[in-house]
Amino acid sequence: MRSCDHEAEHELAAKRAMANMPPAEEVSRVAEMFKAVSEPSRLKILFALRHGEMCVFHIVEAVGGTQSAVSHQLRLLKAAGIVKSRRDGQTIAYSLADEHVVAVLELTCAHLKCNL
Amino acid sequence: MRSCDHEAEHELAAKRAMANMPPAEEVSRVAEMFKAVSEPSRLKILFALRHGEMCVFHIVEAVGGTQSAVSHQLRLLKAAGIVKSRRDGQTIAYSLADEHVVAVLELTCAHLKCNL
DNA sequence: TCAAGATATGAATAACTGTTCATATATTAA
DNA sequence: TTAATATATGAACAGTTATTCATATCTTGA
Repeated sequence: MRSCDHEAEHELAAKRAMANMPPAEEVSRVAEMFKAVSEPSRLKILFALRHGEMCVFHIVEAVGGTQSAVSHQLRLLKAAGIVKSRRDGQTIAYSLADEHVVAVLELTCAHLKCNL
Repeated sequence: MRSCDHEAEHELAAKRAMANMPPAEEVSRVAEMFKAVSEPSRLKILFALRHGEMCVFHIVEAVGGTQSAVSHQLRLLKAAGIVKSRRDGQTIAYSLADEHVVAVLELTCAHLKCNL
């Protein structure tokens, strides 16, 4: 393999890319964030939570699946900092962690030309 | 399992969530898009391509790894509609598909408070 | 304290995914 | 056409992950 030496622009871009590549740990964090929202079951939970805070029972009602599966996914979403929870008596209410999540979802849907 | 019946707001949110849940096929498309950018090796390729179009050789140079691995990842990114390619003589030049990709990356970094 | 409901979690299994290795295809120069 | 370079790809293996099942924890009301 050899460089396409007649393409100086590519060479320059590569050099800048190397110089500006975020450290591995930062790349990992961004990847983790995206991974959290890259599974249909978790994504449905986020779509559901856009309509407001909900306890686990209602999330299960909204997205389908078993209580156990939803609970496992909620744990991952919470660990990724995408949702937050608060105890409310006997139930635990989940909600989106902040407005960035909604913005990313909407931008992605715009990219895909979805009607979100 | 029983509903937390004293929380009418949650009940309402659940009903709206069900009524507005995108069809499964649309959820899948969004998930696919996120999955494409949820692996560190693919993410590094995108970070690299922010600095301009590059052929495979230079991408390998910028992100590390083997030519085969990078080529496989480029195929996935292209299938997801995140990068595009054009033949340029003996090499094939890759670039980001559109500005939505950059916007999503920047928004996510803002969420994580990265210095992208 | 006891019972019942709501949520969380550990283990196990099945499905998926990233990398490597070897090889194939495509383009250019001679 | 042949040689050389650039890129793509199929198969296989290893590591990861989503779900299920059973059970544990936590909270409230009696």
